[in-house]
Amino acid sequence: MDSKYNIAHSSKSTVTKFQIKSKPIPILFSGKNGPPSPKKVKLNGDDKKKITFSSKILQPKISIQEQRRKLPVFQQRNKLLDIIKRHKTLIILGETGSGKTTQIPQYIYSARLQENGKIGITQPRRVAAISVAMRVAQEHGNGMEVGDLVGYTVRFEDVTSSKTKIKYLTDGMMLREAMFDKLLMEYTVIILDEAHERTIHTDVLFGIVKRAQKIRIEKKVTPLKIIIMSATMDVDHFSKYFNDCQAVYLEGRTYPVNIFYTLKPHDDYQLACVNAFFKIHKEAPPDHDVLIFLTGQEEIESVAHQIRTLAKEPDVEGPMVRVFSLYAAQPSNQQMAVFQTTPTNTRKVIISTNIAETSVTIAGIKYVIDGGMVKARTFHPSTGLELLKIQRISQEQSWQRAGRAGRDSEGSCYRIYTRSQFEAMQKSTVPEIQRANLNSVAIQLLAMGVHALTFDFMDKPPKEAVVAAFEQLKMLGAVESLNAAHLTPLGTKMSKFPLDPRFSKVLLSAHQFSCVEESLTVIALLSAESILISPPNKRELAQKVRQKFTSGYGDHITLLNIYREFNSIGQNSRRNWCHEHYINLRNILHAREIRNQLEEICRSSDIPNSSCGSNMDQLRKALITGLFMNVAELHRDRQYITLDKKQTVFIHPSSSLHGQQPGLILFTEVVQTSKCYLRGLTTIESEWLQDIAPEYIRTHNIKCTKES
DNA sequence: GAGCACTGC
Repeated sequence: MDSKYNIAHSSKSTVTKFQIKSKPIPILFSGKNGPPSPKKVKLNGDDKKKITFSSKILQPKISIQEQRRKLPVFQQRNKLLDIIKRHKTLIILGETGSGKTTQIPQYIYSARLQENGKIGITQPRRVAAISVAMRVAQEHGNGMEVGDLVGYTVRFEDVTSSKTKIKYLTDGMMLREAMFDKLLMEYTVIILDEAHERTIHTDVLFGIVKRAQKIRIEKKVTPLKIIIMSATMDVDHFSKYFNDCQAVYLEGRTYPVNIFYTLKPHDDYQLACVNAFFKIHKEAPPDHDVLIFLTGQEEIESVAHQIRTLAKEPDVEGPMVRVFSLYAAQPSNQQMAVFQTTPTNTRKVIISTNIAETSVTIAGIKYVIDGGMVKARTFHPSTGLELLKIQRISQEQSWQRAGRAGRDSEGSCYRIYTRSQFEAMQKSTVPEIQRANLNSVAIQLLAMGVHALTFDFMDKPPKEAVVAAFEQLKMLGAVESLNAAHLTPLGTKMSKFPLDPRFSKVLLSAHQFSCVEESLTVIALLSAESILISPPNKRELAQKVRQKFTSGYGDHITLLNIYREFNSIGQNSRRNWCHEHYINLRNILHAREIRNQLEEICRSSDIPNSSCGSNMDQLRKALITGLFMNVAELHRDRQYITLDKKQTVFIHPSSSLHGQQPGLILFTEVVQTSKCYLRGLTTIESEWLQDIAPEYIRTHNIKCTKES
């Protein structure tokens, strides 16, 4: 589909970084060619809620009810129901493949433990919520449709009805429901599944459901039963938080995975992965597939290129090889390619980011090569700067990766680090709540009447991050003071939007500048993934084709121009138009859905619709109302200084303003790579800034020196 | 004059 975006042809620029040896060099691992015996870890076989595309495994020809009875959890059914009945809060540790996600809600329903309410089961991912709900509806039989007894709710899609008793939903969706009813009275049983993943939403929900349960008891209304489902071994931490509640353990269906460590550390983990692959390639039967974990697109394409090249060398032993890369930014048809069956006598090797750790499950993997690194976003509350850094994975993650080799049968995992390097890794990944920007969490909690500094978190976020969030809310007028216990009327309106509060503020002030239409479009485009496709080898061509949309005012107006044009195109020519202009159709359609949702919220907040037509000054002013703290001033030749934190920054080369030097620019993003770069820019006038944010200009002692 | 792991409302 997006055939222009074919990264495979672009690898020539990245290969030079990494010399190709004519022949793979040997790499030594413990176990087969080293002294210590491999550690065996029991991991499991089957997990219904992940989308598994099976190309090699034949589906067993047994009835759906027989399949249910064969799940490990089935043996424990009555015991489990008894425990659930007796405890208001319970932790269920279930290995993957135990059947907990699909079966336990059904058991609870058949025993009528939910009484007059619903059973709500949260999932961190949309696809999981949808596919489990479909599976459970099917298991329930009698031609049961999703949306009857069993349903799901995710953003843009609510497949439930008044009959729905078992409701799967994303954790973010339940959090949103909690903002409208903090006691979550719709539910009598809430199951927080995959709790070990510790998403920011699940972490907030821990506190929300704990509080709802307590208040419901005090108010003597229908009680709430809480079940935490997790794969973690760290029960004590969870149990202690939930008032020392009971925990039960469910076995999964497991296959052993042999673990090998390297005998010496390998700084060049990419090279070591290539060598480890060829060691396996030489020894293993051709139908044994290999999964390699690396950190990002460029690294993956580089290693893919090397493996393809080396495999063709006449003196390299082993069968034919087909190499696939896998990362989220890929067009979906390329992503689907990893599920293809390979011809006989051809080995499949998939090189992936951590998307293959949890979100995408590929059947038939016998070998995992774990590079031991991950690219992770880190946030600095003091500067507000987010950057992507390559760092070591945690032990938890390394077990998760190893487990991908043992889903269908016994497998092996080659770790590109030594045993002592493994032991030096962090035991678990730092929860997202301790790494993230808390602007949205702070306003959401306040909408439920709780201050983030006093909220009962399982693991508290850093105080500076909370304070930074409140400083921002105060500047935006969402709270009166830093320790406010409630939102201002403006803040309450802001909290209704599923957006960073700065963007909500723009929408709420847009009508003063008669540009609600345009603001909705720009904010929706900023909330979605980028609609611009820039294939590394055709970057200049793409920029040239899109030249006609470029606005001298910058990137936001340029995006608006593209969207306006897209909207005027007939449905049938859309795909072609996107292809010709290097626009990502999937992402622009997603932006349109977001826009519809935001428009609906504006409507319910009594914001009248308005358009500024071609007067872009109106829109530029509206952007300032929410983003006045993101302004930078030209300092000297190409170098800018941010007004807020006085950081030295530059215009990112991908920006439409790159090469120009406007005096004052508003930005939506700072990224640090080789330098600090600003992305998502609009030029503004300094009088506007003084008119729109006088308080900020005064309290931050800002002098706009540059004439505009 | 450069590069962006992954989710979610």
